[in-house]
Formats: sequence, C-alpha cells, structure tokens
Amino acid sequence: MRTLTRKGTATRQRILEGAAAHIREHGVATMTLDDVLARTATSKSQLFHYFPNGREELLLAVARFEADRVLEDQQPQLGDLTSWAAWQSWRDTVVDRYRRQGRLCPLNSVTSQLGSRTPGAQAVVTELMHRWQAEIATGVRHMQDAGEIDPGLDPDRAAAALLAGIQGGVLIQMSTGQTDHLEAALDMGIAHLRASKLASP
Amino acid sequence: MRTLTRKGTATRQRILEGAAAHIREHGVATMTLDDVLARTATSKSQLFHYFPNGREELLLAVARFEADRVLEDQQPQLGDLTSWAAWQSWRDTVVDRYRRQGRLCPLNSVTSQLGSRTPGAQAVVTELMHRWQAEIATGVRHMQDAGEIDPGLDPDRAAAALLAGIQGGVLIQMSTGQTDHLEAALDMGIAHLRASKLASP
DNA sequence: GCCATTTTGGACTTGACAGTCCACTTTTGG
DNA sequence: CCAAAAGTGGACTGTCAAGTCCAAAATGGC
Repeated sequence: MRTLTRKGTATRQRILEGAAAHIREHGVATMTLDDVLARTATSKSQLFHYFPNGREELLLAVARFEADRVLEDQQPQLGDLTSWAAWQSWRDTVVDRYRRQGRLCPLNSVTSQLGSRTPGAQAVVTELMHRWQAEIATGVRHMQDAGEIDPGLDPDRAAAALLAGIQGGVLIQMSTGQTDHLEAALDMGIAHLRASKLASP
Repeated sequence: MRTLTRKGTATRQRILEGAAAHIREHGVATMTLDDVLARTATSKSQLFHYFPNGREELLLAVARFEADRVLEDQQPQLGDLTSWAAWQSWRDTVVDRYRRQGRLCPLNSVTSQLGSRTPGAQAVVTELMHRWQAEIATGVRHMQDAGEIDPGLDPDRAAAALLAGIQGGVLIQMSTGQTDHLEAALDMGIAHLRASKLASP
C-alpha cells in the first residue's frame, strides 16, 4: 500500500465512515466487520487491504476520526471565547452537540473496547483532552486580559475543571439520556469564572 | 433456584467477586467465562446455575456490586458534609479512592460492554448517580442551614455540577492516568460553593 | 438413614466472526 | 497500448467462547 489512488482513498474513507456511523448508531460491541462491509458495499479483502491490522486498526482510525469531529463541532465558538456572550454561545453549542449525539458516545465506546492493550486509543483521547483544555485555557486568558476574570486564577486548572465537568456531563447523559448534568456543570463553571472577578478587584 | 443453601450462596458470591476482580484488573472485553471459572475454581454448570442468563446476567450483577462499592468507599465522609473541613476530607477520600483504582473503571467497562440492549445496566448507573447526587445535595443544604452557602443556590443543581466534575475527572483519568482533572473539578466545585456565601451575605 | 433438592464436573454442541487466500478486474504511467 | 501496480469479490478456514446437557456428588429435612 505504498500509494493510494483516488479510488483507493475513497474506498478507505467509505469503510471508515461506515464503521463510524454504525458505531454511532449501535455501539461498538455489536459491530462486526461484515456489518461494515454490507453497509459500505465493500469486501473483506478491501477492508484488510486498507486496514491490515483488521478490526483493531479500523477502530483506532474511527477513534481518531471521532476525536477530530469533537473539536470541529465546537468551532468557531471554542476558538473565540473573547466575551461572556461568546462563552454562552459556546456553552449552547456544546449542549446542542451532545443532545444530538444521544446516548451513545462513539469515542467512549471505542476506547473502552480497545481497552488497555492498544495504547493508541488512550493516546488519541489524551491528545483530544489536551487540545480541548488548551483552547478553553486560551479563552480564560483572553478574559483575564480583558479584566473579566481574576488574574490570579490558574487558567489551565480552571480549564481542566471545566473540561472534567463537560466529560462527566456527557458520561451521565449516556445513562440518563438527559443533558441536565452537562448544563449544570457548564453553567457552574462559567459562573465561577465570572464570579472570580467580583471577588478580587 | 428457589432456595440457595449456604454453600450455594457462597459459590455464587465467589463467582461474582471473581468476575469483578478480573474486570478490575484486566477490563471486561477480554474476560471470558472460562477465565472466571478458572480463577474461582468453579465449573460452567455452576455459573449457569447461579446466573441462568449467563454472561449478561453476571455482568449486570457485577455492575450492581461495583455501584454499591462506589458509595460505600466514600463513607462516612459523604454522609457527613457538615463543615468545610468535612468537605475537604470527603474530597481527599474521593481522590484517593480513584487514584487507587487506577486506569480501569469497572462500572464504565461493564456498562459500555452491555450497551444499550440490557437497559438494566443503565438503570444501575442512573440510580447510582441519583443517590450520589442526593447525598451531595444534602451536604449543600446542611451548609446552607449553617449559613455557609448562599441560600439562593439550588442544591440539586450544584450537586449535579459537582457530580459531573467528578465523573469527568475519573473518565479523563482513565486515559491519562492522572487525577489532575478530578482534583481540579472537585476543588473548583467546592470553591464555588464557598465563594457563593461571600457574594451574597 | 432415606428421599428430595441442590450443587457440581466437565464433555459436547453450536454459532459467529476475524482473518486468509487467490483469482479476477481496473487503473496508472510511460 | 501494455505491463505493473492497485483494487476487488467472496469463498474458505480456524479459533474461540457462550451456552447445553446429563450424570454424579453433596446437602438438608424428617
């Protein structure tokens, strides 16, 4: 597989997206390779041609695919946390994104299936968390520069806390189907940032 | 299985705890029933005798078992959030509990394996979250009564946000191995509660 | 001690699914 | 136009694990 022709990349992409779609709809545990083949009108030989390590490699690719989507779906709001209105709009974007996603979280499915062997999956999530946290922290610094947040507050730690709240909110949603916790966590996190200014000027 | 003799309950318990231990050590995806049998010195017929629905029923039982442990491990601190020192001590208990647990979260493993069929698993988690949140909310009300928290704050919503932070912190720990996010979320949540008093006296 | 019930061992069946293989077709580049 | 490389179809195999079954052993009430 030195080079992929246009047709080749298209097929590879079709398999990848088909697998991702199946996982989003039905979870990963029930997904068989044959399911993916049927849905994408491809054959075994193609799947193993583009993903020589089979299922494991495919799942890892899906993890990367989904991780990228997570941040993309929050843009442009996440990259522009420069006013309280912008924060609020980002908050709404996040809630909406996960409400749409429903009870199944593809990334969580895939990583918990790949488990602790295949450290690649954990690396994908870890990197996603770092990037996500960095973007939030940048937003916090913006607001500090604008004098809207206590400058004594550690932006990375604040971002870490906020990010944890989001993750937990989504996790709870996977069981309850409700976004209440996600919303509460985001609102409390943002409220805390806003309140910090009042407490210290 | 109308009645279980003492020997019977002991065997059932041995199977249950053996499965839980395996999952805590190696995750659920790799666990086979034979693994459990080998580890607990039991046979197929015993497993299916005590868990007629086989693997699924066993995993559900493990989920319940682990859910109970989660709250137990936080006692007595969680049930006695009546001073800021007590809150801090609870915070330390939680961090310590999950640091010990390491990167594998049995409950998350099991529920994501059982998936959306077997709604029982989701019900177990949902109930755990409700109980957990209720205990935190009780703590918030205590502090409101003591005049340490803004009485205008909604205890259930505050508890929901704090709980989300914990869940997310643990989830992130599963990938990173670090408890930083968990600690940040707890500290921020508690700080927010404390700060609410100052903002509204 | 005896009968009913529960508990146990482990061989066997069944099915499913990941992964292999090879023959055939299409595309590419010169 | 034609070789070489890339892409494709799908039958086939091997493995592995869940679940079934039955006969034997232990247990418990009377």
